[in-house]
Amino acid sequence: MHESLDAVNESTVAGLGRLARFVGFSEVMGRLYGTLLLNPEPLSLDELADNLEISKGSVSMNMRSLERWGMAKEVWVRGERKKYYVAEADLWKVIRNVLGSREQREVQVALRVLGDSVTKLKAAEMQLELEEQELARYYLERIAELQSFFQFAQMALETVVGSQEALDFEAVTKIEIG
Amino acid sequence: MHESLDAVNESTVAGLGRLARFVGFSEVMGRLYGTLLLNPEPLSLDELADNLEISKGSVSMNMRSLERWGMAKEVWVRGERKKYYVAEADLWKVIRNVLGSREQREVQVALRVLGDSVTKLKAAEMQLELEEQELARYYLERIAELQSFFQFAQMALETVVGSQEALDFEAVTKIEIG
DNA sequence: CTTTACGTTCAAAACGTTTTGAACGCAGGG
DNA sequence: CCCTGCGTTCAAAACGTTTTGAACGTAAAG
Repeated sequence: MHESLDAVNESTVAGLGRLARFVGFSEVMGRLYGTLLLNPEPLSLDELADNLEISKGSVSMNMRSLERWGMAKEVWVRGERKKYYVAEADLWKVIRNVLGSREQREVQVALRVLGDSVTKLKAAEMQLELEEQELARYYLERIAELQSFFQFAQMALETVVGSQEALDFEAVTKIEIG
Repeated sequence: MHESLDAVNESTVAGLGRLARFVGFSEVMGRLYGTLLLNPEPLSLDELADNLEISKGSVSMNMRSLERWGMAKEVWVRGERKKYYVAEADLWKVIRNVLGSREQREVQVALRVLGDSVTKLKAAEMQLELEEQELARYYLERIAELQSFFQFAQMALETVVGSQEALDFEAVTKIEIG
């Protein structure tokens, strides 16, 4: 194969590995995804392992993660009994999957904990000595800011996650905050 | 101190530690930030170490990171020769700092690499055999989608980072994508 | 029924990161 | 000057995560 194709493949796979790591996935997941993305044909576990020079076990586990995140899916290849995978090429869908489960859960947990804190502080207010009351008010101010932040995050996530799949990146021309 | 204040402090610090980890910082950074945020008075390195029950060395290093990210700053306390720190309480500013340096750099690197790939593929086009040309076209399609994604990310980041500090979370009522 | 080709699992090893604490340097006070 | 109190550094240790490969299960093929 021509050198330029190899070079592009390698840097794309490396870049997606880096990106995966950056957003909290394992690097191997990103590399597997990239390898599949740049392959017009489905790939088997063995082919993936060969390609990336990693063990079969690692491929098996990481592919399962990719499936759970909706980033790859199994396809049947006529006459083969191996498992074959293809990448989910709709990046927007991938992002919605990830934001929708992982990030939204995180934000919701945070909001719940903060809400509990507010409840607790208000309930305790009577029993506090003067100096403690001051501190409690201070806490409530800080917590209110954190809540605002997470509510903002929640809204932003909902906007992205809730957008229909018709929406594609080229159509995105404007983001307004105000 | 009243139990409720302790409880709230602890869960907030733990939550910020978790958040820090989630966004790719060390957990200790998040906990230090949280501890400072919930303290009306500046804290010294020793006080932070005591509070979080970690070594002085760790506090020293992590506080330097927090400073670099604009998440805490040193303040002078009259008559003391210790270093004292306070948290940057303006979360919006913190986010702008982080997105503006870390994430934007990441996106720019990605866009440059993708651009290089396109250049390389187009330059090589003539020298490719028929089957390779087909693959090259396939690569170009996939790369174009990745570029769209990163351009979108770039725009979103610019919108947030470029917003003036006057902007606060409560004022954010609407995000439009279309 | 046996063999073969595959995927999965999991314990051990490799690896990377974080934490610690002792050593050090530096400044200010005595 | 020489302490003393402080912050920083860094090598070693602790810890957590990832990778490997051998063992195992399973199902199709012979």
